[in-house]
Amino acid sequence: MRLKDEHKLNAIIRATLELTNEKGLAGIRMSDLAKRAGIATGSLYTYFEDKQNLLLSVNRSVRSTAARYLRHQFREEDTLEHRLEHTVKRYVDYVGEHREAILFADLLKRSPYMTEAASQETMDHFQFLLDMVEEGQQSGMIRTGDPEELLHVMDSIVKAMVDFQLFHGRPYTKNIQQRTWGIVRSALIG
Amino acid sequence: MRLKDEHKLNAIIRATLELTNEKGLAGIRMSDLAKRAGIATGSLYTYFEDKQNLLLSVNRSVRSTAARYLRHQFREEDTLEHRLEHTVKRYVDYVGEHREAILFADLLKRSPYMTEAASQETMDHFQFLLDMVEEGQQSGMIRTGDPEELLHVMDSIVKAMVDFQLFHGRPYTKNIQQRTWGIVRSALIG
Amino acid sequence: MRLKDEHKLNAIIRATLELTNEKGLAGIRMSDLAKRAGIATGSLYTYFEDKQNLLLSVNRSVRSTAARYLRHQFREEDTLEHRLEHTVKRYVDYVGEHREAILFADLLKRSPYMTEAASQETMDHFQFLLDMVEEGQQSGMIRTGDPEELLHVMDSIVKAMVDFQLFHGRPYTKNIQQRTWGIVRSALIG
Amino acid sequence: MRLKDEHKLNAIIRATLELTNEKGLAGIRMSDLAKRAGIATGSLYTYFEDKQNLLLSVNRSVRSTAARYLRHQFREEDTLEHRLEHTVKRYVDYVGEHREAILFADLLKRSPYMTEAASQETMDHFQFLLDMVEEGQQSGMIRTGDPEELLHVMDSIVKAMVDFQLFHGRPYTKNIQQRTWGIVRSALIG
DNA sequence: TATGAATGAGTCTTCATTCAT
DNA sequence: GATGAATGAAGACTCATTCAT
Repeated sequence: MRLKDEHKLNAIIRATLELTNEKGLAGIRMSDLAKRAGIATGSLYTYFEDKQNLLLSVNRSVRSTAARYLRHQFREEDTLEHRLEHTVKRYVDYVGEHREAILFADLLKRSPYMTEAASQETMDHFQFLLDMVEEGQQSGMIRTGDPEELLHVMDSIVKAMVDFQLFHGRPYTKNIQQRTWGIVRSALIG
Repeated sequence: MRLKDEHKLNAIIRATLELTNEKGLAGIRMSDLAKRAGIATGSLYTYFEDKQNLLLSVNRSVRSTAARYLRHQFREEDTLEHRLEHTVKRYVDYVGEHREAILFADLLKRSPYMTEAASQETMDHFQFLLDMVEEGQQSGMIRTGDPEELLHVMDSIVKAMVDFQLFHGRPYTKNIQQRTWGIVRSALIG
Repeated sequence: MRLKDEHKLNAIIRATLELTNEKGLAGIRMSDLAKRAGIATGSLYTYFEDKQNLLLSVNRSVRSTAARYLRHQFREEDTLEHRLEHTVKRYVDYVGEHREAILFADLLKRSPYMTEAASQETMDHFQFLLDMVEEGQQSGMIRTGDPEELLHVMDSIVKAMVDFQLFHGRPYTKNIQQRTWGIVRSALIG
Repeated sequence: MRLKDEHKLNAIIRATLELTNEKGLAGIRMSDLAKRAGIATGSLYTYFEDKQNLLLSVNRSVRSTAARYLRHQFREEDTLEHRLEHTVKRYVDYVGEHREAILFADLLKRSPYMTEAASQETMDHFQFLLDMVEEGQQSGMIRTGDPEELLHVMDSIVKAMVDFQLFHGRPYTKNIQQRTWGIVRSALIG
């Protein structure tokens, strides 16, 4: 793919996220998507096979961007709690600054567009988080239970916190990081 | 003359919840809804003005049923923690046994069908929960912060726990109540 | 038919004329008609076989009422011009006071509801007018040409005059009679 | 890319006039319209926003075509009567040759599709006729009265004459022009 | 006989996808 | 490859007519 195309691809992704935010997932029309991305409707089909394929691709892009954002090279001496705290806060940050992407991914997950394969693929991106939780459980720091379940809870707390903030029109600010970590920490560690 | 039928109304509500679960909110067709409810398509319009009105009505029904389920007359000597625990467990129970209703409400909340008015109306049903949280904050038991925010977090934890359970095909069992209360308790009390 | 039914029949006719005036012929719903007439929708079908039958019946009623209004026993010595003038003025009067009925009949005539038979039946009501025109032509007073054609022209002039008046919101007043007769007289006599 | 086509637009207009003639205004189905015009149903909506918009556009087209047909550059020395006669005869001609268009416009005028704005727009096309009538009144040639009213009468006489002819299955022939002008002349001049 | 809820065929309109240019 | 007009299969909604009460 040439650079020019890369540009358009990004324009399509951005348009998808924006429109989902404005009108919900069901409200997205291919024609609107194209207009917003600055291309012709028909051109969408040179990039994606169909609408489902487009949405799943956007989803993949969003997920991998998020995973890349969360990964971090820690130093040898960083404690697990330190690493967890850093990761959670970073996640809060990501959700706050990319709420459009998060909303999109959440809506897509529950929609008829989602497939089993795509769902599994998503999990793979976040394997390192699972590893972290398991490590915590082995050392006795994190409460027992299915690590995936705890991750799920963690995820939902972060989203609930940021959502609440933004839903009420308050801008995203860094101090939510601290509050959220406080709650997540208690929830995980008990 | 045939009388408008409470029975049929319930059939419509049930059909809506079932179909939403199977195909998502966007996948609901009025014709399918009617078929599932055992009536003619046109008949839906003797009960509801249009599709939006139908969905919001189902939502209202679901919410008020849930609120009724959660309310409980406590005895004078019940401590706040006892009352909280009882309420949370009951909520877990409700979510577990009515996950179709819960999924429907969650999807509708994010959909273009939702209106500001209907959204506000929903909150009113759960005022008593807010009161409980505030009481806990005044006595120093519950961590500080916007009570609505904490409620939101509580809600999302419960749903995350049950969702996870059911998503993995495991049946809903009472022991999730205990685990969930453990996490919620930690999250709220810190 | 009993008196009570006669009442309802009139109510239906009145409702039909009113609604046609308000919403046009195509905008008439059987349910609205019934509501306006103060009866149940289903009851319409005990009076008329179907919608077309109802509309044609109303038309028949309107036409015969008009014909009855126009007929007049003239004295032996009344000249043809006197009789013509009297009839035209009376027609102006009728159109002015029953514009709803006139509009209804005009719309129905052009609609898919009209049948050949009903159309012919209408003409019969006004045979006496044709006779009058023919008499005038034989005496050389009225210009030559197909009598039916002249009647048609006369009819359209009267309606045009009254329509214009009412369309512009001016109330119907008797002086339109004089103006209209002036024009019709010139048109017929040349 | 295919370009929006003047040709197709004309096909749609023609189809609309034809179908209105065959089935009345209320009997027009978008699907039939498309079939008759030789395009797909959905394509109608690339040319017109909705059914009302389509009908009003056809009306606009019909009206302006008629107005264009009636306008004529007269010579300095042409008397008013000559100009009137020429215009009326031309109008007879137009009505005779475009009775479908005339019927359509008449039906639309009385239908729920008509709007106040579209109605006013129509009048503007025929301002030059009003001017002619007023000029005749000032010179004492045409009888007194609201010019618009006289125009209305003139219009209705012409339509009545042609309608009668065609309704009885007789072909349109030029000699109707003479007969109609005779009547209109008498009616206007008195 | 009166009622008005129920029916379902019929209509307008939308929109993912195709395709001529 | 890009364009956006064209397509036609849905889907929401209407309303004349039927029918259980």
